[in-house]
Amino acid sequence: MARPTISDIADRAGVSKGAVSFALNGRPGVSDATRARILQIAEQMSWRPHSAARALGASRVDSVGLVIARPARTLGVEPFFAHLLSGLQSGLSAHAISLQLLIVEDTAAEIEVYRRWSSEHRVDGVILVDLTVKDPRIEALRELELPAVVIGGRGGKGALASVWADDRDAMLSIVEYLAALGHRRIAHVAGTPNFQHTQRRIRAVRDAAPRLGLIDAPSLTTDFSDAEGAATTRKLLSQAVRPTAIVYDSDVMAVAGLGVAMEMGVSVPGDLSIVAFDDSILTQLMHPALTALSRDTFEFGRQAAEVLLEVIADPATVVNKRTADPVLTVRESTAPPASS
Amino acid sequence: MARPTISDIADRAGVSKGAVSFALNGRPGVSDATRARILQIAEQMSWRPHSAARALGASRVDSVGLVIARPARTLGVEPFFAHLLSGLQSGLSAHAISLQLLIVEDTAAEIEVYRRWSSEHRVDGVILVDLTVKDPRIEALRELELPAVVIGGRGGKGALASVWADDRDAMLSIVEYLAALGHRRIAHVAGTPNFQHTQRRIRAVRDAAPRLGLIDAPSLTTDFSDAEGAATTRKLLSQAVRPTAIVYDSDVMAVAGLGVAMEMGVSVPGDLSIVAFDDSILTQLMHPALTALSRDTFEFGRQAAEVLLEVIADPATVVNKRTADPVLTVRESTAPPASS
DNA sequence: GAAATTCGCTAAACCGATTTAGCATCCCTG
DNA sequence: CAGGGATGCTAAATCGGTTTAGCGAATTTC
Repeated sequence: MARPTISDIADRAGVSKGAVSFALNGRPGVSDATRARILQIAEQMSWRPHSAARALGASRVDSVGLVIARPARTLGVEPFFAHLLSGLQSGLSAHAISLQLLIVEDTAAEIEVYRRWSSEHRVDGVILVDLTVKDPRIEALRELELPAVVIGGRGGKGALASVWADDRDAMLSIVEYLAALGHRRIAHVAGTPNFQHTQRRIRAVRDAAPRLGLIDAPSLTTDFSDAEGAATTRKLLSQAVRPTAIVYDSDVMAVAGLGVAMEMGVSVPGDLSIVAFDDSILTQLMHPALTALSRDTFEFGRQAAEVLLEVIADPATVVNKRTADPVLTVRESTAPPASS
Repeated sequence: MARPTISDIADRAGVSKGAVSFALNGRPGVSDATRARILQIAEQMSWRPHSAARALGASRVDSVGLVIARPARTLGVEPFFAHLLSGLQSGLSAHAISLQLLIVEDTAAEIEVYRRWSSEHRVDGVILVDLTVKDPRIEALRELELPAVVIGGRGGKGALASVWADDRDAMLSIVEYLAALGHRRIAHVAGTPNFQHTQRRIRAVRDAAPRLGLIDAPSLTTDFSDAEGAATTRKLLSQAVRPTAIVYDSDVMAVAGLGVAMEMGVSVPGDLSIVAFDDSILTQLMHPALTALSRDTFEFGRQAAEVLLEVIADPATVVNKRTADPVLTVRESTAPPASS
């Protein structure tokens, strides 16, 4: 028999459908003996629940969603999402929850997807990434009453659960390291200014500057593209007084920056130290290999999955879990500044 | 009223549930006037179908699956999947079909996922990538009677539909270009030998060699990693007589190879020309920028989605659609060989 | 102009699970 | 040994759609 249903099992076991349902879901209502017998029959008929039927009956679909609002072009190079995805899956698969992934162009489209998913009952909850300063998604999700967990930022004033790493501490560890090497002119090529994490990193640099005796510590925002990363680097290195170290908010921009330095005859790390705020195979492929901040993105995803499942189970839960701190992996692109 | 159902619409319109279902799905059984009225009421109550209910009734879930069997670590850098994903979505969203994505470790796990998806009725069909020589997935899917489309290879002897680009022609265009520049010693750093496309590319090089008067044209297989790409390059460049051009089966390996050339003092493109069989932002970030073969992966995905929908609609369909040929984008890493 | 066909719709069955109400039966209690 | 409460199970309702059988009225056919 192809695709047996619980009725088939019930017939075979000589009990009612209800009893089978109780047995298979491990809830009271059947004796241990009967339960064992039903379980065995189900196993031997290789029965599996029909997801739609279960979703309809139990009004939960055992599926969560992730929407990424970025142009596909920029997505591929970043291992961030691949790792996040794997981590999420790892956290979800333990509970047999599946993951819906959608790539859209912008936040408006993203909210539209949430609306649709909610009204069509396609997901039990969602994961939010790339939190912006006044993020409209928070309010939209609250209205939809769709369980959610925010990755890499706080979920508004106590509204949403979140899983985050300390961007501030991470940035401080980079700047402090550079200062310890003797650098006093450190520039920061940042990402899009409307991202919360960009803001936190910029603030961290600004706050640390006086304490570390930095002469100049400008943060220049970009759109995260290699083009703007290169252009900003070119501008920085064209100044009369150059920075002796540059921190990039992404590995792609750091690589682009390295290219500009080479093209301008600025030696790395001799004349310029480079640090990437994000690690990947990219930084290791370079010559010199780039010093970078490594985050455990997989673990990030795993924890986000767990928190989301908690929120789905009890929507009143508000967890704000801080994950392991990122660590600075020192490679060949950082050194003490040339004595000037 | 939150989440109206078709019964609510039926009440409001003064007709039966059946009539509403007919109207909303555009099938005969209601007059145009009634249909228009029902549609308007549905719109104004902002009704959306409950996906589980529809799946249960119509025994189709409006969802297709993609399983990627690769370690997550190697996934991120390749824009291939991000583009493919976007293309797939673009092709699917027109028909309101959603996409399930799963990253697993190996093919065995992948087949297990198909089995589960099939028995739980979670997807209407699947997309296969990275076809190997004697691919066990083909047979498994046939057994499960799960509609499928193969990307980048033929679906066995008439078994599965497919969407593919001509790897052979693409490789020929690269080798012919290099030969035209004057290269006679061309090496090929290939990928995993069990992939069908690796085999096709190797054969293309071997077949073209005599015709183009190549002195030596070895294909060396790797695991697609940057490490093996680098190691293989080191071996090639350590020979008494070096190749004057190397073709890499992926952009990551090409970048790694470029690094080795620099480290060994071999100038590119002066002493060595480099071509990557796959394009991405990576190749453009390099100095020199790499000549690479560009494929329209987005379009690839879009077409695959369309073919899959055809197969789902009529499982007897066997389409073998050939997509646009890849084109060689010449950048700075190729030049005539130094006169020897 | 009677018979056959089409049209527009309703009522009810159905998809495969969950969940609730209720009914024996058995055990404990006083 | 009667009353009360678990225990183990059944029957039926339910979730929100789709699909089929059938019915009366209008239209076509010969």
